Amino acid sequence: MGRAPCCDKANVKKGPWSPEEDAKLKDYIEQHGTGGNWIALPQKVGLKRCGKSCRLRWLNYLRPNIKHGQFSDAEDEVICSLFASIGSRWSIIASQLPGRTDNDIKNYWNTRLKKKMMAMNPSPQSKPRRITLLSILESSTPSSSPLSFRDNSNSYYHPHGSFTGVGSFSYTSSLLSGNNSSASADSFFQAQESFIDPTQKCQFKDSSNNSMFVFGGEAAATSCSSSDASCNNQISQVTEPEFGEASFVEQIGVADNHLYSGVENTTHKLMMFSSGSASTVSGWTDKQNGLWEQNPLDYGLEEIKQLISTNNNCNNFLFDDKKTEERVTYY
DNA sequence: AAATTAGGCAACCGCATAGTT
DNA sequence: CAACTATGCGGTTGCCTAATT
Repeated sequence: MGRAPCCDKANVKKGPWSPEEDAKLKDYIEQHGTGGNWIALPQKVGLKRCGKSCRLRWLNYLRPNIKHGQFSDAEDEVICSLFASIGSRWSIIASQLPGRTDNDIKNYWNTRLKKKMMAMNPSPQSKPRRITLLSILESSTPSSSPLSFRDNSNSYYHPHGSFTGVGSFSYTSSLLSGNNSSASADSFFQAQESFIDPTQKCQFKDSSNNSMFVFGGEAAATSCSSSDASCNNQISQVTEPEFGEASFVEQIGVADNHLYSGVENTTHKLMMFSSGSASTVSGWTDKQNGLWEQNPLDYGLEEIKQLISTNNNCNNFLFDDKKTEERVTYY
């Protein structure tokens, strides 16, 4: 059985929007909103357009605070980092860049940024990557977290807590050794429920599901004050069976030029990784202390190139199609 | 100056998913 | 639970303009 068309194709206008059409649509939505029904909207507005076309025009061009024009270096970096970690999820990438639309970013990537990245690192080599386990922290219950993250005004608790905040933050629990010290992270963070506001340092959002993010700064590998967490110094290779059947959420973070990945599974284990091959990852230098330092002007280009060459099939992470739960396979 | 090519971008198409009945 | 519908998303197309021949 065929699907009913969303509009009468014969009676809808296609092609570029005229200024008059733009004005009509903009005025109407600003006064009345979309009414939650894009299909019915064109008729109300008096436009001979498909509802989907109206929606696209509004979202990509007419709605307030849309940013057009040159992408900044910071935006480039966000796009590249996210593309390397999640692939062509343009809507997710766009959600990290206020004012940018998925279409805009997609076009920018396909026409310019991809080429720029390739030009910066033209040697086509692929290196096997392994994920190195830095630490496993266990919490006894989901509600009592071994970790707290603080900045001057806010505390962030994990897991399943409600935490929001803006700014660079420091944390007083750490992961690898027994030293008590705090660390600071002054960079941007990426996580399923986080978003970046370039005008601020970092911003977090947690909607009390399984999402979490624990991406810290330099001292992540050098201190531990966790009261009820075991801090393992061991570094070992992660293998899939260690995760069992648990569902988990994988997150990638870049902070202070260090690349982190964190995973939470349903057994409430928090795992921190640095990701990379045994010794080198293009664009990153193994600091031999569990951290990977980003090389100047080169952020994971090899990964990006691999992504490009494998038609968006990420070499490092395989996501399934469940959008609510990013199941990740490392290999 | 005209023709051709390439780049950039807006818009469309079709599929997947979520919501509703 | 199935069928239907609306919305969201990513891939692709095609038009416009600038650059090149």
